[in-house]
Amino acid sequence: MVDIARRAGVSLATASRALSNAPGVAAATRERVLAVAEELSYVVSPEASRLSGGSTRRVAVVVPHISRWFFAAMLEALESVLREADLDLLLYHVGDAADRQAFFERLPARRKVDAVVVLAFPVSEAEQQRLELMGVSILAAGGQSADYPYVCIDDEAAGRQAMDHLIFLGHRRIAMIAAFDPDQLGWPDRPGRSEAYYSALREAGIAADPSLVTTVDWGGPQGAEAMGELLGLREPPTAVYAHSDEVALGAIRTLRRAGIRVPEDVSVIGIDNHPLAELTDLTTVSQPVRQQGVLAGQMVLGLLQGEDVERAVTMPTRLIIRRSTAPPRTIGAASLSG
Amino acid sequence: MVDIARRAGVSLATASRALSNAPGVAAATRERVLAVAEELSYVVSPEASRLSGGSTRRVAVVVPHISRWFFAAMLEALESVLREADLDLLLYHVGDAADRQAFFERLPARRKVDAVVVLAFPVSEAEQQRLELMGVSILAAGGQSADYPYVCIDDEAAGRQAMDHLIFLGHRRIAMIAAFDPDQLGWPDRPGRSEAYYSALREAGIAADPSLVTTVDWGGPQGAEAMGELLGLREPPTAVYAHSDEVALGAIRTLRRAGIRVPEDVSVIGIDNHPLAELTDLTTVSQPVRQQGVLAGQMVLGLLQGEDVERAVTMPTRLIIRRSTAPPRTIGAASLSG
DNA sequence: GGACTTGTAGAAAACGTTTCCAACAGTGGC
DNA sequence: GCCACTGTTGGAAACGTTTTCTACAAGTCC
Repeated sequence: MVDIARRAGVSLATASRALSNAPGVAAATRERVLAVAEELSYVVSPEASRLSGGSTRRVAVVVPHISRWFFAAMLEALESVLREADLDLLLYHVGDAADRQAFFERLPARRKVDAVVVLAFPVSEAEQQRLELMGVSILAAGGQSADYPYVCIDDEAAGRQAMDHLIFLGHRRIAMIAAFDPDQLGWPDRPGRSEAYYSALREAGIAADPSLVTTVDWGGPQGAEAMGELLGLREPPTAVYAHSDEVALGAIRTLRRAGIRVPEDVSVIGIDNHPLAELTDLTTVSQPVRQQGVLAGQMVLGLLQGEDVERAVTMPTRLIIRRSTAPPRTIGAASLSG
Repeated sequence: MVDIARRAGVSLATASRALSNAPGVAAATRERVLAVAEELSYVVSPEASRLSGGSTRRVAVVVPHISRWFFAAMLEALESVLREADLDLLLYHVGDAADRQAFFERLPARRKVDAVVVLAFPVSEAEQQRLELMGVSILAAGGQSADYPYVCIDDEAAGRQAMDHLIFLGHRRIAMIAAFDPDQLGWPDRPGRSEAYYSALREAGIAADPSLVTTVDWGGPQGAEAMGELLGLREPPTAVYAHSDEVALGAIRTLRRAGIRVPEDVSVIGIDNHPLAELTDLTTVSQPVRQQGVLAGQMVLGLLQGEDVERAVTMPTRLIIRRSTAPPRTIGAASLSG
């Protein structure tokens, strides 16, 4: 930069002001400086710039899983917004509670980032305060916790769309496979999705049968196992409501291997609208994953500019009917048994 | 850092040496400094460190897609290695050629990172030289290009495992759905996977029928469409070799909707061993995605320490037989028609 | 026991910006 | 013609490290 200043015949201070678009520089002078900079294809050193003054122009994104579609898709959308604003994205994968602790102890110590986006996992009160103390903004996406701004879906509403669809089709003996993330103990395990099961049954006047509810670690193979258990019941369900598409696909594999047809004999519904749900003709409830990511990105931008951002955004979900749900085979019998 | 130095009763210089693990510090002194630093949960400012000549301890990872399982899984593995070495990961998503150009123009301008890992996409000679000129190491993973170190699989060998399996089962009329990434023009489109098709047929003494080969943009829905075309042939194939599991699953959807049984009527095989391949009972060729990511991470570490790293690592693939492949229905007729 | 090496530690000079503060030249009001 | 004011510019002090270069003490060799 000294070089630029010299060649443009101005001082270092003026050159800096001109290049950073700061006020207090005559238009002609600015032109001249910019021209010289252009000619030498000069760019300011971000390191020096940050050391001296302001922000890092970096945002940390913390995810519990990278290779699950939901998180990856969200990340992709978030990245595109941040990059457009010329912010860099630092990716941190916190697998389990220990990782999480390590993350919160180390990251904020020296400001490596201006903001932290937490993707669908919980942050304790203490951790939150620590970040805020350091002056970094914090934001949650794809889940909600504590009282910082967030963008997510209404899990109960989504669950209700799935359950109400099954009930509307005439099912009365409906099982639920709840998915639980073993790495994120303490995370309220999408309670909305479970609550939806009970409230839907209640409103339909169907008694809940505890043997029809099973909770498994998140994942397709676990869903398959759970389905095996349900098939061992004296009176198996005619429909299965899974907390996620992956779990639902696992359940379908077990059904298919058992020679049970989907949806003729048993209906299965998931949540998320995973891209492979389309390929496997799975009925599901879709949530706007990319849009959540984009919105989160925009909220980060807002926070960094000191604007007031909306504290809470809830995005709509939508039932997508494919070919894994149908009315129960013998409506009369099923109703009686419920 | 002045704080640390004062509290540890040493000079700034000594504190710096102790913290950066540089030689010329007595063991006892180093201990003391590290203890104080630990206590105050202090970390060096990367900005200042970089500015005065040190390294950034940051690695850029460039991916063409984040939300596809292959890339996300690789990223996850890579991240874990980097984090263990206390390196930060900057994530850059380059969607298309324009993004790519922008990336290579801006990133190296002022060294933001010490190394760049390019995940499964091509880097031109010019781009490569530019990076090397800037003193950043570069490394490819999940694909190979130019002449920098890389880790990947042997696409032709993988394809041969798939094709040879189909041929071994007795299929002679085998279609190929080649997948092509529309965003990465110029990328040699996994040529090995296509070559495997032709070499396998040749060695089995089967004449290649051009109408059985179709190339589509990468993705499940595109695979489904391609399958539709193949079913429109006067003599449809008895087996389908898809370049990826996603494409294979798309093909299966079309078959199923057409009332054609898999594998009784038509066999389908993919490549990758996507987690959902297990759930959908898809026969495939598995590649060690995580291990490729881990290895890439270790190679980065090696490069940063100036060690000589292996220039090329090829990892083995393995046929995984599930329930989407079987002998053709009427072996005699199929053989005659080939 | 002096000259030399070796290991350890401190002082100070970079690194490339931003920004505070002072200086200076015009401008208009009185 | 003097004064306060505004708009533009330059000087210099941070920012927090790394890295010479120098200084000192303790061995080691003859």
